[in-house]
Amino acid sequence: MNGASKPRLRDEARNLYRNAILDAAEQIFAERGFHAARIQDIAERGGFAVGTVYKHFEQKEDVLRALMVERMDDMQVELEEREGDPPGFEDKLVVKLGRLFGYVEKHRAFYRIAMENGLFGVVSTGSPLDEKDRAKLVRFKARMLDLIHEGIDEGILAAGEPGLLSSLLFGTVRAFSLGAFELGESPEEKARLIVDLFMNGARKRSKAEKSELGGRERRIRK
Amino acid sequence: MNGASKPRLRDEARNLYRNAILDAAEQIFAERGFHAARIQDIAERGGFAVGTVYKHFEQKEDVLRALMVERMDDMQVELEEREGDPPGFEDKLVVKLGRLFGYVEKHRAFYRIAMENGLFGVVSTGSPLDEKDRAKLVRFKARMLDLIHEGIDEGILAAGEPGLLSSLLFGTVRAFSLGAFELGESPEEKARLIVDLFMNGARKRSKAEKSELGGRERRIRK
Amino acid sequence: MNGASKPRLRDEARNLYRNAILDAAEQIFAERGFHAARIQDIAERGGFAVGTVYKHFEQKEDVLRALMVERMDDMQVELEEREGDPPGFEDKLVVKLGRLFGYVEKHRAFYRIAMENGLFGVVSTGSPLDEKDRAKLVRFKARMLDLIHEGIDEGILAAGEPGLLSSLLFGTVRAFSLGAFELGESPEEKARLIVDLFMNGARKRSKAEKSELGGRERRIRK
Amino acid sequence: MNGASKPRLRDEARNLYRNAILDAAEQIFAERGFHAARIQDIAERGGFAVGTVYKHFEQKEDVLRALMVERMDDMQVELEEREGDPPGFEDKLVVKLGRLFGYVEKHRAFYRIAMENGLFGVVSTGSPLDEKDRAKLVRFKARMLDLIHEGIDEGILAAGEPGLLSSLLFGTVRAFSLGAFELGESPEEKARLIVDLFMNGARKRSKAEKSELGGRERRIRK
DNA sequence: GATGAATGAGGCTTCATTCAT
DNA sequence: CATGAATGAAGCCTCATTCAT
Repeated sequence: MNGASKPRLRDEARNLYRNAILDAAEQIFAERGFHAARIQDIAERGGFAVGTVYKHFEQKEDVLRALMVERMDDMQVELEEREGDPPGFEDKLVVKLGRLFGYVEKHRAFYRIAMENGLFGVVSTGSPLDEKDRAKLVRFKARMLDLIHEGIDEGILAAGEPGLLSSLLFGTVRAFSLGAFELGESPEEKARLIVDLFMNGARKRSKAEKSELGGRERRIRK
Repeated sequence: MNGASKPRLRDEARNLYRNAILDAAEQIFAERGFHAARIQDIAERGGFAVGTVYKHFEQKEDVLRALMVERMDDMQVELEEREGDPPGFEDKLVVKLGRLFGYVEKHRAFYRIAMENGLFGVVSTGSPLDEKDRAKLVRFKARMLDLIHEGIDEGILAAGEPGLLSSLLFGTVRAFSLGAFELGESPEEKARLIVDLFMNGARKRSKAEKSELGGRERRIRK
Repeated sequence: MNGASKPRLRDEARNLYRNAILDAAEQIFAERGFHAARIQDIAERGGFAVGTVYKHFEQKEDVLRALMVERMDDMQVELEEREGDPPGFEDKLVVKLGRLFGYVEKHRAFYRIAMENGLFGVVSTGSPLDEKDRAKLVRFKARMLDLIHEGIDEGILAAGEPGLLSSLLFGTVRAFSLGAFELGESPEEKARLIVDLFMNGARKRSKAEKSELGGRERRIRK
Repeated sequence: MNGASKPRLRDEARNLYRNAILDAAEQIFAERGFHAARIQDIAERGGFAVGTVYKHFEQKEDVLRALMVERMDDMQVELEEREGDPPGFEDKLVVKLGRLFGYVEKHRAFYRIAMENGLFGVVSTGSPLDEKDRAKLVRFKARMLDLIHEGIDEGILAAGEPGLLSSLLFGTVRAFSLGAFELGESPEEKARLIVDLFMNGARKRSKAEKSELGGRERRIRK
């Protein structure tokens, strides 16, 4: 007595709602924070009924979970090698981080919430995410460590402390990803500044040194 | 407690409770997050009654407010010049950051919550803290900018982008202050590693360069 | 199912679903009680869709209503005179009650729910059945009163209190119909024990009396 | 920092509310049934706040549980031997059942609900009572079996089937306790009729037999 | 000033019912 | 007619806040 009908169409319709829910939730979570966000707010924003949310997610927490997992997946894609990326470690890093900043900028508000719930590895215990969710999220951290190792393998980065370097880059990305430190620049410029700083440090250089830095990058010395 | 006692004594008693409340609140906020923390949890943890909290603070939010202001004040003190601090910008920075990490470590759990509420300038809109509160908190950021300017004035740091440098240092401190990136080292060692990286960057150096770096620190040039 | 088929066939198809719904509803109502039973549970159990229920019944309550009316009708049939029933009031009563117990046993779980909703005349005010429904159900009670009158007319039962006797028999049937008092015997044996007790009471008898009781039944005396 | 003050007074106040809750709940449960009864209805009826219910009971179900346990305890007391009770098994039984009917009559409405949830051992699976609760309730059944054994020991009741007799008495009490079978008589008269029927059965007796029954009771034989 | 039970607005979640496919 | 996702009213329960002791 079970009839299977037009699964393709049905599934599409389901995803339509699922996505609408995630979109609305992203906005509301970003505006009010997870706890202060009411399911009803999300429903109103998205133009669907409260019950619909519960047809797609068991509980409020699951909406956040799904949202973070999806955004993380999208975000990691920005770090992947892409056709047209420049060669050389440093230039490549600039391009990748630029993409990352660009993506984050589109979802900036949400990332604030995400961060509070472990997106970048720092989690308050009150977070609705369980260990398994967090594990997924930490993959991003691993991906960044990969980047560092590429730099080391190419002989560009110091080999001693990959973990430290990864953390530093990570923390910098984090700091600049969010509204805390507005540089006003485009994602690409922002990326260049950060990579430069990351590579060469904040120490003042003599004119001689500077003049030796060709093109886009400064070199510590000949 | 029902006899007539000197005002001094009374005040001490008041502070006894006030501090007990803040201590318990710090724990509970850190464990569950602000929204999920119930006044009753705090009361139970601290061994006092729910009503007592409301004798000292008008509302739940005020407890968080007070907590953050007090901790921030204490934290800034760690960045102040102190007798016995070494001369030279770089060594001094190491010492100051070491103190800072040490302090944060003692209140690590709480700082997770604090961060979610603007301690370091990044705030989710859902935060219970209003603009005025945040303004107070941002003073810490200003203090760090002062540090950068000291470095510039001493001719140690590049003068071009004080804001950028401050942000970078700030973001790094932030990243390493919290559990995200465990280096395992003591606060002092942690501080040294970070300062080194901050000053010199992650770029690999030739043996010649390295040999030129004396003692604990690498110098870019003689 | 989308071709043009004879009305007869259609009706059969309709009844197929209608019966499937009632069967599934009986199980779920019995397992969870009327209020706690969800339409979706019933649909899942029966392997049909939620909407299908609403094509056959206007509301949830109507499912219960239909179920009770149908079961009641079936049940009353068991009390009807049937070919092959023994003569004599007492033996006939045993046979009829035996059939009744047998029927109830097959639907035991459901009768728990039915009872809560007035099957045997006792109704909680919260019942979803209205007076009209209950009136129908009470017919069963009337049928039992008929049985008593048969006994009185045959001069076997005391004439004084037909209502009392009916109620007593009724209550006993009720008590033994449900799981409360497991006798372990077959429906027939159960019926015999109860009829015996109903007819003769619980009082201890002397040996002389007992010896006077012929065959299966005790007689009070000549 | 914990102060223990006037526990006696506090406890009394607590019980005041606890009892008010149970009283109001009894009414509302009886009027609407457990599932249809809303906590808010109970609160309004009793003149207290919704939250107060939850200060005394963890969940709605616990209110029903507590109610049933308390009523059961009270009810069993009515079956206990009491000063002034007549000697002889039969007379004593009449008195005890009379008391029982009287008590039940005062709480008649509630007992309907209670019955639906296992008060007399018959439970729908949807009942909010767990096994442990039900176990408590079954004690009443055991108490009634005691009564039967007393009768057997005194040589008044037939020894063969104590369980059957107990069940029969039990079922009869149950049937007559509730609104199903209105006899209109006072509890005492009701009790006498039932005991008579229980002892002697429904069989018609000859005039000779009847005349032999002295006083209030019929005797089977001289 | 400390206490903790009472308060009740508010949120999450359920589930009977509808309706487009 | 069957289907099952969408709907949204309604109820249980939480928890910040009050207040009598």
